[in-house]
Amino acid sequence: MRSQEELCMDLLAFENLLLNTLASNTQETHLGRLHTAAERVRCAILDSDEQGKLAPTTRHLGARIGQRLERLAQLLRAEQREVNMMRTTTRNELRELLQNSNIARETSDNIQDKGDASLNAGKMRSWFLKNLGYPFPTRSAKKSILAETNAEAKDNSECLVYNQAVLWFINTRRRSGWTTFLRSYAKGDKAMLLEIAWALQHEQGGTHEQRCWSAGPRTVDGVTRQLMCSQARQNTFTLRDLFPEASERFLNELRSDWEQIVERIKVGAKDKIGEWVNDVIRLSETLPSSRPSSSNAGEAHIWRTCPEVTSRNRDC
DNA sequence: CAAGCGCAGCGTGAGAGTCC
DNA sequence: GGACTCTCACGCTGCGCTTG
Repeated sequence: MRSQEELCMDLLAFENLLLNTLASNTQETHLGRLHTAAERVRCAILDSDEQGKLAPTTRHLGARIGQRLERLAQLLRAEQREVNMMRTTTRNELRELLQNSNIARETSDNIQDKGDASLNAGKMRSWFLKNLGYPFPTRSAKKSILAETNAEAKDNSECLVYNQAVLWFINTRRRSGWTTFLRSYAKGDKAMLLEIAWALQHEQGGTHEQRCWSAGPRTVDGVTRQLMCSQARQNTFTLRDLFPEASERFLNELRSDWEQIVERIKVGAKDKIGEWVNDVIRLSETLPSSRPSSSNAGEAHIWRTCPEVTSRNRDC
């Protein structure tokens, strides 16, 4: 059990690390270190609180840091909004400038190819999550997704071309961990992975909206039909049916990896900054489970207990 | 001469590696 | 995280050869 002095030092060190990370860069390794530090402080505070040893001074320091970080998060979000507005304005001005220029077409093509990092991937993301067991859209499916995306596009910058959709699906399968999952748990057999997805879907139950993902149809191509015929499985099989010899730990790891894939597809890396800023705010909200004293009434919103988050975090 | 077979060429899509 | 290049696998097509 860490002393109250050590806990206060941990809190300050964490705040310092967060500020240094923001000031330097936000590479994956730094974010990982920040997450680790946040987790360590949170667990130490929770331990201390559960044993009734959390001192008012530590509580007070936590509240102040929470307030500071919340203010910082507000600034960051405002900054992000401003950057987005500037980007839109710049793009529009550039397009206007180039409209009557000889090089207009060539340059705008280039911008389309390289410049816009925020692809309008909502429909593709949605299709991917609805077909997570076999995220290989046919040519016609891709065209259909593109048609839907482009029909709802507010301007040309939100329109997609066919090749972008092809690349997006290739990259998303690889970067979400879907391809790794395919190799690890289905030995590269896509039909097998589809069966795993169906088993997971059956285990979780609920609707697509509740799960945020679906395995997709079981008759997507010849591979799938072949497996269905050979195994003649019913739709109520479980992971245990697919892996009769596997340990519980293996199955739990599989479930956890699958959830990670879903999370990665749901939230792109560009949203990570906002995500972990929210984590930090949530951290300050979940530290002690008891209410603040009346003298700290102004900090009450920082320390309010969120039962769902708190209970989940305590399980760690 | 038609049918069957094997082979090369080509287009397409996916994966891996990489750049920015 | 989008896009590019390279490589590989696969399916389709056309061509030449063999066989009945």
